[in-house]
Amino acid sequence: MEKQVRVRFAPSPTGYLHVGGLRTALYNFLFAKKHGGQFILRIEDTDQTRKVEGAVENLIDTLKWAGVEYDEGPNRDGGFGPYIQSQRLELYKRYAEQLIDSGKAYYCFCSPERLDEIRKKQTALKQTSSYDRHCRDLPVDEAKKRVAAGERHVIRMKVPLDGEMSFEDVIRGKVVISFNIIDDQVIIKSDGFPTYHLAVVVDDHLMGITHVIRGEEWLSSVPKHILLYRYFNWDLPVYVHLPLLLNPDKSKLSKRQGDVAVEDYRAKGYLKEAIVNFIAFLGWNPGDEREVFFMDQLIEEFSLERVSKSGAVFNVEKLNWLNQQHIKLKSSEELAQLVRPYLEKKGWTNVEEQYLQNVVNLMRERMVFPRDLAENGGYFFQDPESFDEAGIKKSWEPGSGERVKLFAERLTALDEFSHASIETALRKLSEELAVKPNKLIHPVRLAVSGKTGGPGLFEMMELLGKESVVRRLLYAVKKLQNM
RNA sequence: GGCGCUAUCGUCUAACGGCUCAGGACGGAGCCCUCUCAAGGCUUAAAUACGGGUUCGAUUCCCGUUAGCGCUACCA
Repeated sequence: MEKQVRVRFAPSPTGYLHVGGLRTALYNFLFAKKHGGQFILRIEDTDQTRKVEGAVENLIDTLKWAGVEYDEGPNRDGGFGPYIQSQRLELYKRYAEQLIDSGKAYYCFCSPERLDEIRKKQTALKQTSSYDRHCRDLPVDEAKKRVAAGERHVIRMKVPLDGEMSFEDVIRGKVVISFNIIDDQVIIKSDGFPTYHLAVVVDDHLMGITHVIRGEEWLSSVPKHILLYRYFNWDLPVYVHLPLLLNPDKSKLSKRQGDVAVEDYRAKGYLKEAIVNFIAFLGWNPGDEREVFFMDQLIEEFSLERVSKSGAVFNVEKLNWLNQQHIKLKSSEELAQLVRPYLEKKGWTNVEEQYLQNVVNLMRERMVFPRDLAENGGYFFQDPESFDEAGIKKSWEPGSGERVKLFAERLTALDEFSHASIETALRKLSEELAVKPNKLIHPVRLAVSGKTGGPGLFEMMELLGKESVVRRLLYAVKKLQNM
C-alpha cells in the first residue's frame, strides 16, 4: 500500500497571506484531500528580524476564511508538533551537531565583515560570489574549544567541491545542478536559529512529509536539501515546484502593482469561492472547458500532472467575472447575508430578511460585488431623493408628469398589486392615451428608482409595494413638473 | 556576471507527433433578446518568440539564439 500522503504549507509569518501563498497552500490542500492525506501548517519563523506581531493569527484566520483548513498545525496537534519552528530550536541544534560529529558540517567563525569583504572582492573581479570555505578544515577539537569559550560562530554544511546533483521534480522533470556553484550553506545562525535549509529538511522528515509542494523560487535550493537528507540517511520526499504568480508586467507578483494580500481581496468583497476558484486556475485546469468550480470539485479533479510549468499573470478582470459567477450561484439566504453589512454601513438597518432576499434575487444578475447592491439599489430601502440627470433629459418630456400621475391613480385603484396586474394596468393606460408603453415605462422607472437601469420594472414595483410606489410617483411628478 | 526554470491569442489556458484553416474562457468589437441595466445566446478580431535539426509529418521531440522570471544572505 502507498504511504499516507502528508503535505505541508510552511509560510513565514511576515504579516499577511500573499495570494501566491494561498495558491501554494491550496494546491497542497487539494492534493492532500484528493488522496485522503494530511495537510499540515507549519510556521517558519526562524528569522527573528522579520517577526511581525499577530502575523500567525492573521495567517490562520485567512486560511480558514478561504476554506483551506489544516489537519495538523498550531493549536491542532497531530503528534508531530510543535508546528512553530521557533519552538523547535533544540531539535535543529541536535541535528546540526550530529552533522558536525559525522564531519558533514563545521563551525565557522568568520565575521560578517570578512564575508562582506570577500564578496566585494569577488564581485569586483566578476567572480561568482561564494564563501571561501576558510573554516572548513579547522580541527574539530579546536573549533569546539572556541565554541565552548563563547566565541561567536555559525554552523555550515559541507558541500562537495565538485560533481553535480540530479533530481526529479514532478512538474519540471529531471533537473541537474553542479555543486561547484553551491556555497557551504549556513545551517545554524549565530543567534542559534537554524536557516531555512536545515529547518525545512529536519521538519519535513520528522513530520513525515511525503510531497514537498512549494514555489519555484526553491528549485535552486533542492541540491542542498537533498544533500542534507543524504547526510542524515533519510528518505527523500517527492519534489513539486509550482510556477510563480506574476504581475501584469510578468515580474514576480508584488505589492505596488496591486494588491497581493488575500485580506485585501476579502475586504473588497471578493467571495472566498471566487478567490479559491480563480487561484486554483492560475497554473492548473481540469483539461476540459469547465471554469466555475467549488472546493469539493477542485478536490475531486485536482492533479499535479495538470499543473503548468510557466508563471501566470494575476488577471483581475477574470477574477471579477468569477466573482459574478459565484454570486449568481449563491442561495438567497447566503447572498442576503453577504450584502447586509454594506446596507448597514449606509444606515439601512433592520431590513426585513424576506424582503432583502427578494431584493437580492432581483439584483443578483446585476452584481459583481456584494457592495454593488448597496451602491446601485438604494431605492429598495429608501425613496429616491434625486433623479438621474441623463434619465430626465432622455425620458421626462412634456406630458410625462400627467401620464405618471394618471398611472399612479390607476395603481391606487388596483386590488391586487402584482407585477402582472401592474403591467396590465400600464399597458392599458398607454393604449388609452395612445402613447407607446415606453413613454410610461421609462418615466415611471425614473420616478420610482431615480435611475435609468435596474431589474424588471414590474417585479421591482411589486416588491416595493403599492403605497411606496404611489408615493414615489407623486413625489417625482411634483419635483419634475417644471422640467 | 554565474546557475537554474520557462516560452501558444492582451490575459488564463487546451492540444500529451497526424483527428487543427490551433479549441475554450476573461477582456474587446458586432448582432439578437428586451421596459432599462444586467444576465444570456450568436458572430467576430486576436497566438504556437526566432533559427536550425529529428521525422513521411511538428505547437508537441532535440540543439542554439533571444526574452522573461527565479536563485546566487547568518531572508524565507
